Amino acid sequence: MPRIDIPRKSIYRLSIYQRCLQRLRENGVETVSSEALAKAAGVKSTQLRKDLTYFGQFGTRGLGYNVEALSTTIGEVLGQNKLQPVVLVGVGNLGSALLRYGGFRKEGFEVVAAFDAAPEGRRRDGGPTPVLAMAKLEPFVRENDVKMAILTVPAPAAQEVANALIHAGVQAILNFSPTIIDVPDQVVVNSVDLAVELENLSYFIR
Amino acid sequence: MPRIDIPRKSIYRLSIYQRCLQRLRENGVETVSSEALAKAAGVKSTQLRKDLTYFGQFGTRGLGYNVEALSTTIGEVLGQNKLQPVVLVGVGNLGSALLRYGGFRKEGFEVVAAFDAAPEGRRRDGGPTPVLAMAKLEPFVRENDVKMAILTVPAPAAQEVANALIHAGVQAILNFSPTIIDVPDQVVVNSVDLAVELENLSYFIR
DNA sequence: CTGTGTGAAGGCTTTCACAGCC
DNA sequence: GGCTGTGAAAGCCTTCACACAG
Repeated sequence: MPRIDIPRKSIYRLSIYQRCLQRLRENGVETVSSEALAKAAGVKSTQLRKDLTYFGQFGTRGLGYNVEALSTTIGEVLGQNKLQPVVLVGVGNLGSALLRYGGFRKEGFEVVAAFDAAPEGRRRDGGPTPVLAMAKLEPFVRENDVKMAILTVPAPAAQEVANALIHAGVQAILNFSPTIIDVPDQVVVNSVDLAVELENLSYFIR
Repeated sequence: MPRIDIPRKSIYRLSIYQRCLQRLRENGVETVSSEALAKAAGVKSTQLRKDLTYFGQFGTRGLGYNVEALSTTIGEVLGQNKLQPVVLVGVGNLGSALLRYGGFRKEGFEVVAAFDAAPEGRRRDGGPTPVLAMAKLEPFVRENDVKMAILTVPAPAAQEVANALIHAGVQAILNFSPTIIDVPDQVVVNSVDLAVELENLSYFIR
């Protein structure tokens, strides 16, 4: 499967299709047209079909897509089929909220450990995920072959922590710190910056 | 100032430039070249210059940009110059973390009130922001002329709450609920979907 | 006749190349 | 000489139009 040449935006949309398919499946729907699925996902039907053709042909002409089969295929493409271990670094407000949230597991992710500069002070919320000292970060990632990390540390610490994560073998980082982090080409970073999102919205209110 | 025709991505980048400029300002830097600022923001210098020309000419050839002046201009473009009131709906894990976070104010936003279906049960964390019952949402938004909202309710409630917000006059929504919400054309929605971000990353780890 | 798959066209964004100003 | 501003070119993504399968 060609991991390059497929628009990044298509990959994003696959996740959205996947969520819609899961909902359809829960409702016992067996078949869906590109028109209907696209509407649920908030895109045009031609775009949905184009996105899918990057990975093969899954539909039946005149009928539509089999919900179960398409969902399975997308899951394979996205690598959802085995539980993916994730570490979270930075157990402040946002970090602890994400730990408590726990809704990742349904999507194929498990936060196996969290790390913080003051690990003892953070245990209070009594969640099941262990909160460990930063010194244990690199060995833990290495020993457990963790490939993904969620970064919720303050901006000044972000680059340093990212370096440590990458050094230990992490290949993908979801960055909530309000700063740009520099990474080697083979590492992927998605950034979610709350302030940027709000500012962007504020531009659009006249 | 033409509010249309300017790429949405440029607007996003303006926010990022703004953050870099603020940091420069704190460090007492007075002048910055497009090259240097672009590097800090993680983009190419030509793109930075192109982005800025959508709004006018701010640089001095041979010298660069005045940090203070450029920051002020971008602030005006983004509408940051007066404190923007925001409401938050859904005081669960994520919602209460965002309430406690409070770092918006520096960027020109103030969460003036939060709303939840079970407001009494949510007050525990003792933050300064009042948590009110859902019934008070529409009157509050109307009376305080609130234009922006942060949505952190469970997916099944998202559309209904969005409708109420829009009905009361909200023009921009930052949506953290894992679902697509339908809104009229004149309303802007930015969605942040944690699971989608993680899934997208997981595609890229081979 | 319904609905998918897809080459081609169109539109949008980024990058280039260089003119222009300090 | 250094660095910005910008039309033109390139690249990327979306949309169209329609062939084709059930």
